[in-house]
Amino acid sequence: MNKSKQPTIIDVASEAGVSIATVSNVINRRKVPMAQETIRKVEAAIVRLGYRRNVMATNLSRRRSYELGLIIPHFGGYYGRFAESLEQKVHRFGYHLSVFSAAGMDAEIEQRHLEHLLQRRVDGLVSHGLAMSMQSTQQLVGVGTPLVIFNGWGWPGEIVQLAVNLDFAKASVEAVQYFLRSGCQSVIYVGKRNGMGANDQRIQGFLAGLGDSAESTVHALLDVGELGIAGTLDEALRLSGESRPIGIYTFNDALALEILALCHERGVHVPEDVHLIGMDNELYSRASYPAITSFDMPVDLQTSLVAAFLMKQIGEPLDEESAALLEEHLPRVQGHELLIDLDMIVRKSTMA
Amino acid sequence: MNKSKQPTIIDVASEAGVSIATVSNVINRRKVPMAQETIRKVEAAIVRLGYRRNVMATNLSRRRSYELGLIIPHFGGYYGRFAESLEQKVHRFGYHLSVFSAAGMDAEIEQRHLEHLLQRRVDGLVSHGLAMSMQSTQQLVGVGTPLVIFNGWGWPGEIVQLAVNLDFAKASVEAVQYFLRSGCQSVIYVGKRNGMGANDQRIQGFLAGLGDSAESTVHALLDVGELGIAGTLDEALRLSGESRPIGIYTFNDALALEILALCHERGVHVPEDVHLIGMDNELYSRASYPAITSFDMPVDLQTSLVAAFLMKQIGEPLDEESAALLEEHLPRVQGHELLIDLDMIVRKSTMA
DNA sequence: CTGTTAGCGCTTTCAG
DNA sequence: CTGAAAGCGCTAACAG
Repeated sequence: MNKSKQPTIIDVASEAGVSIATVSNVINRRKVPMAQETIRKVEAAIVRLGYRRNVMATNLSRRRSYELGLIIPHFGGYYGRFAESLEQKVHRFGYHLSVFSAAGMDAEIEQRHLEHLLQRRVDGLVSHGLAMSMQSTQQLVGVGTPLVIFNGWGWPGEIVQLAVNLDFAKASVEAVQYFLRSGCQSVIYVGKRNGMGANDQRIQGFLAGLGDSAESTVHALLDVGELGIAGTLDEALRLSGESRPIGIYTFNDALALEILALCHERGVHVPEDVHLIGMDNELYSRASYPAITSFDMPVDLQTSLVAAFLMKQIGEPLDEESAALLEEHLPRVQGHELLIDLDMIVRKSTMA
Repeated sequence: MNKSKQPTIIDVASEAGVSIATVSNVINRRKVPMAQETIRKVEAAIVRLGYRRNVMATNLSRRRSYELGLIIPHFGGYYGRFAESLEQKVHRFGYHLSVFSAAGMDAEIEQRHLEHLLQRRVDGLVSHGLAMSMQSTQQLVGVGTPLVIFNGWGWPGEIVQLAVNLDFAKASVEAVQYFLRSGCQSVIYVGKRNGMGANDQRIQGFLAGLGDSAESTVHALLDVGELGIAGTLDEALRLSGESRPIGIYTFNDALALEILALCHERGVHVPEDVHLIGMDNELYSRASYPAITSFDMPVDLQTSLVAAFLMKQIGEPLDEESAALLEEHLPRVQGHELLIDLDMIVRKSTMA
């Protein structure tokens, strides 16, 4: 309530019988030499009063917030794991991470969060490939605050310092070829428009993976947004006719799981009739029945790279590990984008 | 980088040829009457310079941050949904919500976040029933910032203004009695220590639900933390002997799903041999095979209550809806705790 | 309607 | 080793 009751550095100073500068010094453990006795007195006063430093004042004065912002579409699954991991990483550098969710790719909310973070003068920003237009983003960010994107394609270097992307295209090639090798007579990609390019990457890989087999193999790109989940499966079955097995590759595990549930319902057997591959390696791809083949997301590597890069941009000294990591990966950057491989985890859903 | 390059209110003032007070006035759309011309000039200057208000300075001066803090154990599942929902609710009141994850009930990290939020002088705090000791929390919070807890039991009113809890005990009674009514010869609770009391609530309800049947029915309280997931199922089967079906009630859907996967692996049939009930109503309880009976969490109601109550504490005027909600529920508060019912969603896993 | 001014709480030279 | 004083960017009386 009455915030004004919170003790300030001035109260501490007078309580300890020293000047405010001294109090500030002991709080910040500066290199300034101080008498043990002074330190003791000040610290005692701090506890006695229950003093708690006001970060807003500190930041204003320092012109630095030691705070980073993260914007994700939602807290679940991969994004949640990403946030949690990144939070820990930046903590090692003494930074805090404020996480905001854009309520599922809602451009307006995303804008609002971005603007807020900027007004708060965060030292750096991390965001998934944003839903909003690049133009408005550019306007927002301007110069100043470093921004790094994860899983976003085609962002100009003037606005995004780096994009740390998972190689969905490559993974998709692998998925399709796995289907082909296991004798699938027909392969279907079940996608989901999300404006981030992640879907496009998968489609691109899917088609590339098909290669020469494209002509001899029934294949299709379906969109759950249009057809609904049941409609999608129906369409896949219809397109495939008598061809068996059908390889169905989905945007993510959640979709794969729903398809699987529907297969059970319709008496379609997995993997006899349908081979299924998802993406994300969620708990439920491992624990479903049958277990679903999926791709594991190297979240840890991704956040390590994001954190290290951002710290470097901000001018924070890097520890050996981070420096080595950057040294290893940065040379591979192409057009401000870095690609990280995914590992396919083969499970029952693709074992004939 | 060079934060000092960001334009300030002073730059805007001189650019527009007015005083800084005037600029401040137009920015804050105060009730102060102003000439249209002045407003226009200032706004033009703002865009021209790309001015963005410094929230830290604003807050410092206002002695108010219009910011709320939320601490959750992690971003996944229920907690993630809670965060997202609360974020939207408080937004309607003009507040921002900064979300921090305590890396799975880690008391130390939780403390750090709490302290940080307090240093940032947030106007209010919401947290799940905290893992840390009540004592240290008390010390942390002291007076001043209102704190509301969700799913936390036994917190003293001096430190927590309100606890908005889901009635896990009641739900557990329902689960057990459902088992009993469907002819389960043996009922097992599979719990998970989490220090929040949520497990205790379930245990309490489980035992209460058993009632007189306790003597005639094989029953047990197992803990995955001790036995591991496989060990837990083995133990449940061992304890039950030939009794069929066995009712297994788990702490949450994730656990239920893992048990289910294990049952498939061992040729234990659900629901013929084992009836399964989870908690959370996650996607994968609905889409698993067979689908798992679960309890839906009324996240929306919970966050509405949290938001409304907090706003009231802060002294923000309530809209009709919020006021009505509070009026309806507050009378039911007992010892600073409010209980919200859960809905059981019956699915195949409990249909013989 | 607009401008002056005194803070908000803390950091940081720079003297002493 | 300690203290005085000048900001950091903005708000909020209070005059004019």
